[in-house]
Amino acid sequence: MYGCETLGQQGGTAMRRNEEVAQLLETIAELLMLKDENPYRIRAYTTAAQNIRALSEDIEEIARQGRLDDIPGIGEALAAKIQEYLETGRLRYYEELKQEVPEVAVDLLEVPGIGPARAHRLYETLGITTISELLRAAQEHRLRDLPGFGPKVEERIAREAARLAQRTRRLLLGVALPIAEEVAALLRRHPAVEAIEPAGSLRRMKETIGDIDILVSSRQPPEVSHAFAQLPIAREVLATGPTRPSILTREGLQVDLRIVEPDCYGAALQYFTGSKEHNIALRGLAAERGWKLSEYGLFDKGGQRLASRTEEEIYQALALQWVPPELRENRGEIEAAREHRLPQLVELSQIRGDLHAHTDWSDGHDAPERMVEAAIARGYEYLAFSDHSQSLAVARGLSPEQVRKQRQLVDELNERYAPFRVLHGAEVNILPDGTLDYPDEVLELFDIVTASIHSAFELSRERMTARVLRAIEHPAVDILGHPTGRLLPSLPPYDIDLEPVLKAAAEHGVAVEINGQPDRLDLDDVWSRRATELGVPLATNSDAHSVRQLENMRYAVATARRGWVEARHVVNTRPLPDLLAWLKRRAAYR
DNA sequence: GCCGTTTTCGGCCCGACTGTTTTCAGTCG
Repeated sequence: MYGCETLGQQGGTAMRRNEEVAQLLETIAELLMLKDENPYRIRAYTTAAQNIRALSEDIEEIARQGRLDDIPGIGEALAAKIQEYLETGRLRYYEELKQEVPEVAVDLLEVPGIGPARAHRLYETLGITTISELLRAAQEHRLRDLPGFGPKVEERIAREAARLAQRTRRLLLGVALPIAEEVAALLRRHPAVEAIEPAGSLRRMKETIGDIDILVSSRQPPEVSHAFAQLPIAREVLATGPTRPSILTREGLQVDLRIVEPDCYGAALQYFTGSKEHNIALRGLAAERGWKLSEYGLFDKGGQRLASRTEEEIYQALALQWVPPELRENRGEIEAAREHRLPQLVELSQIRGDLHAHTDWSDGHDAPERMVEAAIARGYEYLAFSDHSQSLAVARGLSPEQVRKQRQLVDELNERYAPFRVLHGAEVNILPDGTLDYPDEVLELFDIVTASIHSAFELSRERMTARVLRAIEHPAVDILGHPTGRLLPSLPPYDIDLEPVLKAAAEHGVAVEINGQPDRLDLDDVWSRRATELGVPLATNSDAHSVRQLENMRYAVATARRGWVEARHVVNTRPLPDLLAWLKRRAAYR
């Protein structure tokens, strides 16, 4: 949580301001939940926050022009509150709310089984505001006599609160997806399974995943459920019902299966893919026509089923383009689908090469030859070696002498594997002052240079931003690598103002990386979208440190897709001659 | 708190499940 005081001092760019306001509104929504306020009022705050996040315009600019209530979901009252906050850095309504409701108590809402009503009762009657207080109260049986509680609820709360104290964080997409795909592949062979697909945030390719949800279409649910429980991957069976069985995998991850009739598979897939916000908006659209949308289908006023077998039918019946799952976040995709202007999202099959891979010359595990052969096997036309630069000792960064030797090897490999092209590159450290980790005469040897930060993460926002801007301006730099340095799920981005960085990249024709390492995904989806708006070339890269990790490209592409990125935005969708022309154009500065 | 060629007031997404209930509130996805 945060206070308005700190928020007000941050200032910063358009997008950052928008994010600030969105977070403030979301916090207010949580406090209103604790007060057990009218749910629709609460939703008004969360939708307003969402819509502000989806803006590509600076909210301060909108406010200055008095157009705040043009933003969907923002009316007179919210416009006034936002105005007050932007002008004064404070919001009195929020401060009053904090007097009434202890802000720490929002943690209670995280406990499964506790919603607005019970959370409100807990702190109002027992003064409970933290999970540990809750756990103690449950263990001492002080909850069971409260209205709306009972022995069962108390027992569940004790269990969940204890679990929450030592819970595993959200899973990385790159961990969850392979497991879900393994389960799906095993079950797909079963004769009773007609269709099977991961759903939920996994299908939307969110960077982290709460639960693994897999949807099955079958006419014989009990048999599928049984087969699921028998899977060798299952360490423990948590639930065995005919429609919602659940297991714990060897890795200790929970996988929930949902089995539905083939007749409503499309409706169920749409429903279980979410996001919640997308679905709410979609149902609103159905409601405008007097129709109803549920996991069983789209129904007209008389209860007649209009669509349910496939997702396409459902979107079509609502006069929408089918929306790719990665876009289903209610960030403008429904409007775009209505106007038939959804983006042509970049696809993995359009990727012609990987511009960021390490070999065993620095901290990679595999020899250059093996990396090349694997890239060829993936159908690529080119691969850049981008081993670390000299100062990164922990990763055995290459000395200028080694760089020259590696150049010779690259030339040999290019003869041997022609027409495949190895690009001799490097991932060059951006030093704290913004200079690069090789002298210019070494930088000139490379076909392609990616500049990244691997040290001095603690610089102030101003110095960090200036550091990266200086690197972008260096004529040798072709790509800015993992631009925020975040590591999921816990290491936040270093303090950098990305807006001017992206603008400078657009100006200098420097590509910005979408790094596909599952714990990076950096740029993220939101900033990738912003980059396309600013005309920044993007590079989806694996940052592979082994043959196997070339597979990370799929996560880079998935993140790009979530950011509305099209093939034309991505330099490594270009055929080799076009890519070389782009690199040459950069080299002309040198 | 928002929104409107059915409405400026009365709606606001939907269904299942659970446990607390004696007809339904609360939570979840």
